[in-house]
Amino acid sequence: MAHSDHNPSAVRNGLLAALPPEDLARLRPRLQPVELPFDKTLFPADGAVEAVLFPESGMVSLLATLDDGEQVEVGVVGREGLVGLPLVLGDDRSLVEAKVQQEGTALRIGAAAFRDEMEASAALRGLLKRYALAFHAQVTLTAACNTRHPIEQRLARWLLIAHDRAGADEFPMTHEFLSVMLGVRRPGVSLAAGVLQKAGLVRYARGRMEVTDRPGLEASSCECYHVARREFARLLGAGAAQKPG
Amino acid sequence: MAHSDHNPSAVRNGLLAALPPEDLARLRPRLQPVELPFDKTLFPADGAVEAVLFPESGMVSLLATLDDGEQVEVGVVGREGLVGLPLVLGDDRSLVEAKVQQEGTALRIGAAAFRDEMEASAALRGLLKRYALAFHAQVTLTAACNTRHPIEQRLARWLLIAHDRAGADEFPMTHEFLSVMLGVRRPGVSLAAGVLQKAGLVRYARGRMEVTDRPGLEASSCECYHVARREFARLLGAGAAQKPG
DNA sequence: GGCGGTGCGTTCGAAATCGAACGCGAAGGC
DNA sequence: GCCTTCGCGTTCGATTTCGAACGCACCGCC
Repeated sequence: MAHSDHNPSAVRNGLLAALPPEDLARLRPRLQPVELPFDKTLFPADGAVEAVLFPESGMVSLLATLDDGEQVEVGVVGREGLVGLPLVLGDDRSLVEAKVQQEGTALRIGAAAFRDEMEASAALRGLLKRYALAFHAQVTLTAACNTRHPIEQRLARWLLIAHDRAGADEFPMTHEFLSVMLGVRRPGVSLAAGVLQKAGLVRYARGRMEVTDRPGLEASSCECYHVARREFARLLGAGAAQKPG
Repeated sequence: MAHSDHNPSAVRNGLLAALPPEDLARLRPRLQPVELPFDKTLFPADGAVEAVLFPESGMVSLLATLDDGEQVEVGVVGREGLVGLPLVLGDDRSLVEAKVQQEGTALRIGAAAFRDEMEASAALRGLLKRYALAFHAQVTLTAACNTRHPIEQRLARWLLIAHDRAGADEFPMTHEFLSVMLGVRRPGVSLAAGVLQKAGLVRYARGRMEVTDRPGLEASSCECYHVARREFARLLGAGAAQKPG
């Protein structure tokens, strides 16, 4: 990614980068660059999905809303994927909310145009079906992980995921956000984060998190992180699998 | 379903029933009836998926295996769906294990033949993409549900799901199995099940569970059951959505 | 330079769940 | 009819997590 920063026309989204040149060339004119401002809701829970977004940077969370109004993170999308999976699978509504957790940019294509492109390109269809499967695997692992793994391991996992998306060792991340992502109380995060910090794996202050020992953090995480990453690599190729978490 | 029992040629699988007659007619000769014996592993975790199964009765669990070897239920398939989602999305391996939890029968089609049929039928492709989305929603809800809901509500939810698949008020179901499905200890199930029994909602003994107050059980369940069911109905139509849970 | 909001450390009692064990009774095999 | 196995009730202490609260330090704002 380092050299692509100097070339504004380079493809920074992993899925787009995995497309054959001719398919990408056809798709490209219909993609519009958009900002992903922090905390923006891209589409609400139970709402319409009007476009597909291919993030080039930043991080988007998918949040399920429960009966009591509480939200739980069920998946994450960065530049390895896309936001708007229902459109890939022939629907135009989403059960979950999509919300920007790290600011960034994305390439946007409206629902109708996207449908056209899906019909026109077998490569696009094949790629996005595999992405749907990889994302499904991520959610599946999250379901198991949330059930069986203690807070500290899950925290390490999400920090790795966020670290991958951030493109830097330091990135904005409050305990409050992490508590929603993990589906636990905020003090639970503070406790677990304190352990990781004392172990020298991370450092944090006032909404900024810094990963200081990535290998150590990986060792502290449950295997769910690595399994999901391996699955992405298998399905989308080593090239497309840009640290999916 | 009552009258179709008398007609062996009737379509009892919800997905197949939702196909246009001509698409079903083409698919049908390639479907072979198979048994789903209790406890059989249809495909192992991390193993190859050699066929798609359309259950006509019974219940199949999808289980994620964690690092410690423990398994957690992440999804369920009955006659409303299919087993072998990776083949629908262009892959031939599965991260999760598929295991029969209630015996039954299914219609089977090999991977290669299934691929042919997918290419030949736009209706089949559209239907199964929507099923993939509905199943994805089920797993998503399970992830949130496992994180935030207490055992008793989750137990009620799984009993409703099992009740739907069983086609009878009484069906085989041990606490041991339920503990795996919920990802909790077995005594936790015994405790929660005892509460439901004392409340007059269920009755059980030696591996047989009987639902005695379905509306009461629905009231005791978290909303995840109803949300998933609604999502199935929305995506697959009221006809196809045969009590998906 | 005061002031309010935010992010975080910390505490506490209560509740849920764990993890392991023991016993009992019914079902099924011999 | 005996015996093993299985399914379940139950107990116990330990651990985790909850849920709510308080206080403090830092930042941005005026």
